[in-house]
Amino acid sequence: MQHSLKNIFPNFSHELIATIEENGSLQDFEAGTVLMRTGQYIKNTVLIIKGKIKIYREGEDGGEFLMYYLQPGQACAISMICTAKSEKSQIMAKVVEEVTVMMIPLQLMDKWMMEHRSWYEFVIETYRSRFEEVLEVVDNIAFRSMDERLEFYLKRHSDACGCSEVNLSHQEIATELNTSREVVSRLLKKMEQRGLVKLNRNQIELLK
Amino acid sequence: MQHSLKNIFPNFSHELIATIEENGSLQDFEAGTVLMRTGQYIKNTVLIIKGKIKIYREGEDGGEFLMYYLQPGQACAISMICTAKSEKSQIMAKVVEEVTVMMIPLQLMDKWMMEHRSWYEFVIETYRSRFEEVLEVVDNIAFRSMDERLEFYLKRHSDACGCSEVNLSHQEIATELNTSREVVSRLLKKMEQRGLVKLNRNQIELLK
DNA sequence: ATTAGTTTGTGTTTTTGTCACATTGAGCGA
DNA sequence: TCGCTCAATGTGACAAAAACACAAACTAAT
Repeated sequence: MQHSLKNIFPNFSHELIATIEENGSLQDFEAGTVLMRTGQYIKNTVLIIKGKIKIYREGEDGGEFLMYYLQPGQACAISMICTAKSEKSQIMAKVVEEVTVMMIPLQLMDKWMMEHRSWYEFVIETYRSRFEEVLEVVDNIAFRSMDERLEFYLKRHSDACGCSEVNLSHQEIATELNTSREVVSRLLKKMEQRGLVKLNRNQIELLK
Repeated sequence: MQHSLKNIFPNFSHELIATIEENGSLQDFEAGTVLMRTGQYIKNTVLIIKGKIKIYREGEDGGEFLMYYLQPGQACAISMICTAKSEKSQIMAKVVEEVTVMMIPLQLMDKWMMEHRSWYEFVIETYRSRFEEVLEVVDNIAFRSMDERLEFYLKRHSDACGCSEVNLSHQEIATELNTSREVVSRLLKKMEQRGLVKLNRNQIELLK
């Protein structure tokens, strides 16, 4: 196996890993693919093996509000939460960097909870960490102003991609923060004046 | 037992209910009590037997942003999520209407997951429904303007208390929406002009 | 080089929030 | 009951933030 599951999910037991390899199916998706749409029925739990995914909440007016990133070793909490019932997805998932994911049929996800302690712990920890992340999102929009949120957004982006260049247009950033492009442009300009960033076309360099 | 657990939690098995009655401890709290503070360590899972609780996210500047209500038959997801690790609470819980709660030591919560199918299903369903509720909160603050949020707030209040009078000051409402009192006053006045509410002192009557 | 399309900039208007202060009404003691 | 105090609400002026409309700059393709 190309990507060792044991390395990516170090807490999984050997039996669990064997079971996953036996029952799950590896799939690749290229950047830009929408893995899951709002309202779609979920039939698989998704484990991230390689690459990056962004999770969005969609507004009625077509807004795409960025909630958080999913990275290797993590799983989509929504796809776990909508268990046996096969509920509709409440979110939209988009690939930002070519991913390899492990698809696990939902009924197995439920079965393993009883059979594999390490799976149980992983699921609970996934719930916990995603819930916390969403609470942080609430904090940001409830208590912080746009300039703080923009800084946080850029920081998170560079943390996720591991680089200091953001290759997005102001419009794309505005959409993910659910504000207007002009606001983003102006705030970025202010940040440039404060020496926090350097603005190029289609690219923002983070200086700190 | 005064409040039959079987009535309040109809999906619990008889063995589970017996175990809860044996190991849990019933406690009463009067309106206004803060059951859990942000940053506090959690040692119990809380099941609501009677009354109502509001769950808040606290801002650094002392803001108290209302997330959702907990009612009989529900449980605090945060208190479940912070399992064995005994994590710190990310939220603040305040009693709005005299409550009776069942306190369950965290280690039991974890143990029962394996032993009682109906407990497992309840926990998963609690995660799911609370997660969904938080996502709706994100929707509200990310996509909606203050007037829509205020209407939603009032509707939710009347749903929760089962009446059409809101006995709160404008200031209290403003705090829970993290805005200023003047804004709430003005928006309420507009709603009154539109015939949606009738404003009295310390009371708002919902007309629709 | 011309043109179409995207990205960024800028002035104006609208909305939202802040501040300072006025008004109202309830409760309470003299 | 009168008058006092205090919390609740109203209001206008102002500041900040965001939305809107349009202009300018740049890119890429023909």
